[in-house]
Amino acid sequence: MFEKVEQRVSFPDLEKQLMARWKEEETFQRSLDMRQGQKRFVFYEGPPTANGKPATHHILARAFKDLFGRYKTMKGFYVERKAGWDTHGLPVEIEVEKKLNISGKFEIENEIGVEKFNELCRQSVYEYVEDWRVFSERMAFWQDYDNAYWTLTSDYIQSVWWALSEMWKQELIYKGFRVAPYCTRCATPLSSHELAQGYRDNVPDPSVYIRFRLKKDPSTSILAWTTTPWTLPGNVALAVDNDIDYIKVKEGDEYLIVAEALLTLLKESPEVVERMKGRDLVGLEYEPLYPYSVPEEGRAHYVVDADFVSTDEGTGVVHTSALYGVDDLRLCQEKGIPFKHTVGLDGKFLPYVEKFAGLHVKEADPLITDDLKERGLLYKAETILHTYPFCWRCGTPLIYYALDAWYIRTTARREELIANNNATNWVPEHIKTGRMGDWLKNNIDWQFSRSRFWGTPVPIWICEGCDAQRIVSSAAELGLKEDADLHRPYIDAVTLPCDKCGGVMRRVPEVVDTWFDSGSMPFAQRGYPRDGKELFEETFPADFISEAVDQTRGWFYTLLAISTLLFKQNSYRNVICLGHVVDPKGKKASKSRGNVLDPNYLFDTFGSDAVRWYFYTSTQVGENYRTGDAALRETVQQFFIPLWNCYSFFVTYARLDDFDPGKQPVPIGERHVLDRWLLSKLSGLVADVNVGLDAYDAVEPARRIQRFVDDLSNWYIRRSRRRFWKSQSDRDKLSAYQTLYEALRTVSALMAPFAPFVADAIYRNLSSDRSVHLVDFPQLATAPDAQVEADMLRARQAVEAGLAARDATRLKVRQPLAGIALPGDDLPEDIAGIVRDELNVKRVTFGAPQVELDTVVTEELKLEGLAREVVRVIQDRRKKLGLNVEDRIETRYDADGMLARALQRHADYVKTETLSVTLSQGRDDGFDGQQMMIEGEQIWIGLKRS
RNA sequence: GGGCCGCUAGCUCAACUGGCAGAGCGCCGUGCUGAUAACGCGGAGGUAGGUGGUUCGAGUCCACCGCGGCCCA
Repeated sequence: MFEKVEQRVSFPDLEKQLMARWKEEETFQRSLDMRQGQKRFVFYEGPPTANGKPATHHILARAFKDLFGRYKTMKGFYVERKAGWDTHGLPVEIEVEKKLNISGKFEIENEIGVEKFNELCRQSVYEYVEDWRVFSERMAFWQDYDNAYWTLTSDYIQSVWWALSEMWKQELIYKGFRVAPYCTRCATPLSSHELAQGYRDNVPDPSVYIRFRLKKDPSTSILAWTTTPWTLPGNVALAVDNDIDYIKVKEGDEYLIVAEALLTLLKESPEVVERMKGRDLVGLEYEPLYPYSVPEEGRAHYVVDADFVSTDEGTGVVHTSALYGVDDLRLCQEKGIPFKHTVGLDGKFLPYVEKFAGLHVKEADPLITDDLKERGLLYKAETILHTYPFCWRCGTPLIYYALDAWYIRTTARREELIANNNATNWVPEHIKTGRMGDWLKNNIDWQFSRSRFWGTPVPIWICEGCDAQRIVSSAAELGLKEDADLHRPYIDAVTLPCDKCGGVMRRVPEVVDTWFDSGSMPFAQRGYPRDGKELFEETFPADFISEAVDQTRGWFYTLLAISTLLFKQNSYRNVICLGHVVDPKGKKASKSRGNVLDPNYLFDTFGSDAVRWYFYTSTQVGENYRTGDAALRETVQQFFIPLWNCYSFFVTYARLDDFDPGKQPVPIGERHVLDRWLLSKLSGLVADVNVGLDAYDAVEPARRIQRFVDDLSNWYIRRSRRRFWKSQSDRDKLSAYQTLYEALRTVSALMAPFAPFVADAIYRNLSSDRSVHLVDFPQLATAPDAQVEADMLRARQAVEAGLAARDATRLKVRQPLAGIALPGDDLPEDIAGIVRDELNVKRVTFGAPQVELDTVVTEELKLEGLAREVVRVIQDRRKKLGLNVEDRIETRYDADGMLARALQRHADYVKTETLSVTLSQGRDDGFDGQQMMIEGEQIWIGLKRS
C-alpha cells in the first residue's frame, strides 16, 4: 500500500527528510558498494578553495558533476567521487593578510614572520570545510569527503615535486625573467588586482626625446622617446614598425629620423631629405648612450622591428631596455639580444653603473636627463601628465621590473598539446577549437613559480659556490621524514652538499603556482608514484570533468599540460564547460552591486532540486544563467508542482482502490488507446534520455522529461480521470493504474540523476521504500507505437480546431452539441471517442473541407447540458464542504421548470457523477443548502454526507 | 587592444544542413475543472541589437559597429 501523499508539498521540507533518510541508510555508500568491482567511470573533482563560503555559482558545476556520477552509477559503473581541496595560493594569503590587517611581502616577512603567516594560512583553509560539506549535502551532491585529497599534505607535495622533476629530466624547466609591476619599497611584485587599485591620473613625469647617433653616420640620429629616463642606461635596442613611414629631416648640421606621422614634435619646420619604411631602418647600428649595457658577447644596440610600435605618441621609435618592460623583454628574447640588470631589487642603480650607482631610479631621472643634455644627446625635455600606477599600500610609484622566474617549456610540446586537446570531447564543441584551441595555438611557456609564501615550495636547490642546480623529487632525498612539513620556512633551512664543488646548495625562494597543484591531481591525489600506483593507473585518464568556462586557462589547461608532458595524453576524455551564473539582467553577480544570490535562500525557498533543474533546462550549456526568483518560481510551478500532482493523483486513487502493482499486467495491446499512447511516448522518452546523457547532453534530456510530464498531466490524466474514479474495478481501470504507475516509476527513475530528492520521494513510495539511487537506469522497454502517436497527434489537433470553433459560436463546452465535422481522414473509433468527449459532441465526422459545428441546441441537448451544470455545482459544493473524493452523499434540490425536468431525466447521471446515494426533491434543514441561479432559473441544492 | 560566446515577443528560451518566425510565463477575453499552485481556446505583443554584403530567398552565411559575459594583454 502506498503512503498517503499530501497534495500540497513543501519541496524544501521534503528534501530535508530525504537527506536524513540517506544519511541514516548510508545510501551514497551503498550506491558505491553495489557497483564495487564493476567497470569504473572515472570522475575528477576540480578542487575548490575552502577559505570562502560556497555560493550559488558553485551549485551549477556541482549539479552537472553529480548528474553524471549518478547516471553512470545507475548504468552499472563504479563511480568514485573523491573530494578535493585546493589549499595553497594567493587567495589564501590575501585572506590572511586581511585578517591580520597587513599586506605585502615586506610586512609578512618582517612583522609577522613566514612561519606564523603560513600557519595561519594552513588554519584558514579548514575554516569553511564544514560549510562546504553541509552545502554539498543540501544540494544532493554526493562526494566522498572522508577520503578527500588535500594539496597541502606532504604526500601531495611530493607528487608535485616528482612531476616537476620528471619535466626537469626532459629539460623542460628553465630559469628566466618575467616583467611585473614592482614596488621598490616593499620589494615585491604586485598582482594585477593590486595593480588595478593603485592607478592615479594626471601624474607628472619627464618626457624626453633622445638622439641615438648612427654608428656609420654620427651626424644622423634616430629620435626615441621615453617617460622613464632611468631605463636609458639599460637601453639595448630601438624598435620600429616595418610598415610605418619614417622621414629623415635636416636640422642645422644634424639629421633626425622620426615617424612621418609624428613630425610635429620637431622644433623647426622640417626639411625632409629622405623617406623610408621602418623595414629600411632595421639592422642599423647606433652608439650606446652608456657603456654599461654593452654586452660582452652577442649583438645589441641596433634597430629591430616589433609589432607593438605605434604612432600614437612619441617618435614612432621605441627605446628598448630589456628588463623594464613587458614588450621589451619579449622582443629581446625573440631577437636574441643580450641584457643584464642595471638596477637592483631596491630600485637603486647597481655599482657597475658608475655614474648613477646607489641612486634610486626616480632620483636619477633628472640627473640622467641633465647628463644627456650636456652630451648633446637630449633633443627635447618636457613634462607630461598621465595615468601611472602606484603601490596601493605605500604610495611608491611602481616600476616595471624583470624578476627571476621559473618556466616550463610548454611551447616545446605545443603540437602535442593541440593534438591531445583535439582528441578530447568538449561540450559545447566550439571551446575545443575556439577558446581552448586559440589559447594553445598562442601558447607561451608556463611560468610556474611565485614569489610568495604559502604554496608547494619549488624543489630546486642551487649551489652558492658554483651555481650548480638540482631538483628534488621526494622528502627522502632531503633526508626528511615522509610526513615532515615541507612548507616554508622549514624547507628553506634545508641545505644540500654540492656534488660538483662540495659547496652549499640552497633552495630557490619561490613556491609553485597553485594551478600546478590542482593540475597534478590525477596522480597527486594518489600520492603517485611513491604510492597508489595501481590505483592511479586504473583511474587515469578521467572519463569526465566539468567546471565553468573560466577554467579554460585554469584547470582545464593545467591538467592538459601536465599530463601531456608526463603521460603524453590528456587527463580527461569528456569535459562539460559551463557558463556563469549572472543576475536576471545578465550582469555579473558582485557584492558591490548587491545582486548576489544566497544559495541557502534558494534552497529554503524553492528547494535544491528546483535550482538544479533550472540549471539543466534553462539554457544551452556554455551560456550564462540569468538567475533570480522569477526563473526559479517558474521552474517549481511549471514542472515540480504538476509532476507532484500527477503523483498525488495516482496515490490518492490507488489507495482507494487498493491497487496492487504486483498484479499480472494487462497486455499492452489490450489496453486503452490512451495507455498505449502514453507508453509509446514513455519508451521514446527513455530512449532519448539515454542517448542524450550518453553524449554528455543534460539539457535536451531534462527538457524531454519536462515535456513528457506536461503530456502526462495535461492530456493523459485529464483524459483518463474518470477511468480512475469510476466505481467498477474492471480491466480498463487496472490498465489505467498499471500504465500510470509504470509512467511515474519510470519518470522518477529517469529523473533521479537530475532531481535526486523529488525523484527518490516518488520512487520510494511506488517501490516499497527502495531508493531510486540504488536501481538501474531505465532502458528501452516497450516498442514505440508510431501509429497511435500519429493518431493522437491528429486527435489533439482536431480538439484544438473544435474548441476554437465552439469558442467562436460562444457555445460553452458544457453544453452538449449534436455533432462536428472536421477536415482530414477518419480516426479509429477509440481515438474519435476522445475527441467527442473533449468537444462534448455526440458525433464526430471527418472529411469536411472545413470545421462545421452543428449549433442547434435541441431540448434534449439543453436538458443534458443543464444536468451537467448541476453536477458541476454539486461538485463545487462537495469541495467547499471539505468532503473527500470518495465520500458518498445525499442530495436534495428544489427547482422547477427546465432544471427540474433535467434533474428528473438525468437523475442517474447526476447521482453517479456526484456519488449521491439519493437525489430527491424538497428542501430540508438537515442539509447544507444553497440557493443559486443556473441558466436564469432559481435552484436550491443541499447535500450531506450519507 | 586581441580572442571566444551571446543578443529572437514585456520576461525566459526554441527553431537539423539558408525555405511561411515559435513555446512557456506575464497581460486581455473566454471556456473548462472533484488531481493540479492548474488547464483549454482566442487575442494583443516582433524592424530577429545596428549597418552593409552574398543569395531567387538570410534569424541562419560574410564584413563592420554596439551591448553583455568570460579569458588574455
